[in-house]
Amino acid sequence: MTKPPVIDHRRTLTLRDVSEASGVSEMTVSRVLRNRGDVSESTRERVLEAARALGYVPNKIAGALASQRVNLVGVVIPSLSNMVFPEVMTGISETLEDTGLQPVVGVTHYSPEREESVIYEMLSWRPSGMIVAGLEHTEAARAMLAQAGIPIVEVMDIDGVAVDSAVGISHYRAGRQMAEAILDAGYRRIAFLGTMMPHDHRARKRLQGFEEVLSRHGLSLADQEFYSGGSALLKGREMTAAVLDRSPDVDFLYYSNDMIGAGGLLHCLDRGIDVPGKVGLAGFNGVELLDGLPRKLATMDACRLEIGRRAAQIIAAKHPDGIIGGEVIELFPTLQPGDTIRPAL
Amino acid sequence: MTKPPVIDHRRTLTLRDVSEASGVSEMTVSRVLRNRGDVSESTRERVLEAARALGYVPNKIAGALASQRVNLVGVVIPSLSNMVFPEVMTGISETLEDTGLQPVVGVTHYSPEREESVIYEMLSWRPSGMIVAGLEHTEAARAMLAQAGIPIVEVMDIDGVAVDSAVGISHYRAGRQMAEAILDAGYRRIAFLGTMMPHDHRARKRLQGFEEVLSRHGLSLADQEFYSGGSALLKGREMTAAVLDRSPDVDFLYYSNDMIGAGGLLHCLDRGIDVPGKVGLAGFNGVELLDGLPRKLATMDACRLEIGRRAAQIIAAKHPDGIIGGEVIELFPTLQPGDTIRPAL
DNA sequence: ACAATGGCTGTTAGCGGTAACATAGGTGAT
DNA sequence: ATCACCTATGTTACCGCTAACAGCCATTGT
Repeated sequence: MTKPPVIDHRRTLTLRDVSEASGVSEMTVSRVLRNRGDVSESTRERVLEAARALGYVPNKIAGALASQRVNLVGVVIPSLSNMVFPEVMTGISETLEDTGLQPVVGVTHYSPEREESVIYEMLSWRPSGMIVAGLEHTEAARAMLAQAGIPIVEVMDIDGVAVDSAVGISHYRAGRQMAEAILDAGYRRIAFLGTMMPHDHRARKRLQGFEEVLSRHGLSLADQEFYSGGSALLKGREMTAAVLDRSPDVDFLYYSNDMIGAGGLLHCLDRGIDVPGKVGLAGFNGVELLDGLPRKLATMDACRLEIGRRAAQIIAAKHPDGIIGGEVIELFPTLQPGDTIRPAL
Repeated sequence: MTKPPVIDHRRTLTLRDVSEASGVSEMTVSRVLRNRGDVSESTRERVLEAARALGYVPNKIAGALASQRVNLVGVVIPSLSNMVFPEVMTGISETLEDTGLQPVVGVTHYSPEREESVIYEMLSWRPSGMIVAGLEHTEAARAMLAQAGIPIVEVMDIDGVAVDSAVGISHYRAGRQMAEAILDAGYRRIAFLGTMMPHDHRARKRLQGFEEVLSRHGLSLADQEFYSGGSALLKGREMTAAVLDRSPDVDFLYYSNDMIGAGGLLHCLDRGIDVPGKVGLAGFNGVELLDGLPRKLATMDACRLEIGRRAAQIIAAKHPDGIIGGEVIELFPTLQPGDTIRPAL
């Protein structure tokens, strides 16, 4: 039969090893392993057999350098800990699966400096495209992305100027929409509870749109409370308790995300508060995770899966040749009134 | 002053461009950019200035090929959607941050074939190390890992044979421990509710240990229920409803993870069932996310953060030279009785 | 019979960096 | 002044693979 596998732990195998083991040139081996070009069936089998027996794994570094092609797509996101970015990732992976492209994730922890360095690091691997969360970056990061000569898609948000393409929703508009729904339902003393992170631009834009609608109706926030870190569900409880103690007359609690909103909801139910009669609640994101709570929290779907898909499609489509003009795709979230906001008057 | 930045979108910059712009050899530029070797202060500044002005981003592909060094660590995990692996990732990133190494994530969706291909793909980038969840892999995957000549750490689980190093807990033992606690508390008619995934080996091992203790006490599971997909909280509710309807006399519900356990807890509270008096509940994982529920679910911390940290440390430590013998690190989860299991008799 | 064609395989020249070694000046000791 | 020696820089030879092109042989058409 064939020779037993050569297990040499000192040196890693190269095309040459396979080529020697199968008696053809390195080029032919390369062709077989990539399914590129014509190779006779007998040679192909001999080569594959040798490669398998040796346990050969091609060196993509060398391949990429020689071919000037890298099947990687950089994905830069602020966090994996909340439920929102993993779902975007799912959309991306799903779509990229059929294209031979592979996502590589980098996490910034909402720090612009860290984002800049993650982007630099990724670009130095010469990926085929980059997907970056948000439109706000350091000047250097924007410059790098703009010069990279590859398709760039900024995701989640479209309120701002994109380097190249963008896919997302208008958080500003989402905030307005929610405010209008709340006012329509007759609530008037509205509090905001949210994250303190100074770099969560999307939460900021939602709040901005929200307050604008209030002020157009001659209103302003009755109270606000911020947090950072910790278990969001628990923080939601604590913040809600604080607000309700401090401002017993508020009739609506607007949360910057569903997790703290859920915490707030649980707190209200514990206290026996009439929801949505006496107090209404709303969050943001539409996290499926929370289906199963005693009551369904009003929220707005952020189109996360769809955003991931569309972003990946743009990268995959531009993949072959050069620079096509950047496109901006706006998606429209739908308001899910759930059980925590009473019907409009 | 210096020339204005050359913004050429057709070609990407190389060391040569920087070298020409600053009037020194490519080698010197390389030295400056890597802070390697002696370079005079004046040259260093001139080079850095030129690199910045041009917007040069080094090509790590070429660098890695030439130096035979890649600062990447492959991390292969089944999923990002539940709360467990993101936390392992956090531990890994945190620890790797100080080492110049960078994690690259690949997701397998609990499919052995997908895992094999993700591992192959990653090895072809010649990373400095690999961290892989679980001890069960296809034969080909094990062979590839074993031959790669880099440190391999299998994480989460230690009940089995490791390719090289391993860091984790004994899920088998965790299952036994939970069973003993439940029996000690006097519960006797115990049901199991869990995932159906045939490839969640850790859940399987926990159940196995659990059942073993039951049978040693002359007992067996009073009922069981499985699910797959969907919102875990909601599934937990539904499964719990199903089990309680079908087997009204069960006095304990053992869940394979905290999310479905939380769903079950909410269901029981809704129904006004006396927890933990009439029915006790327990989950697994110790997800902080759920702090804030009306009652604290009994659970066992899976040491996720610590697992990530230790795994990364092993990779970082072996990084410099050759193969040190594989080590197996067992961590010991602590039982958190919470409020859903009554005190021992 | 001979050019044209097409299938299969080999050869050559890089891709963009870096390791290792070579070299040009300066410096201080003898 | 001579030499050893150090610092700052340049030269050369790859790293492992692939694009592009060059050959060779058998087949086909005329």
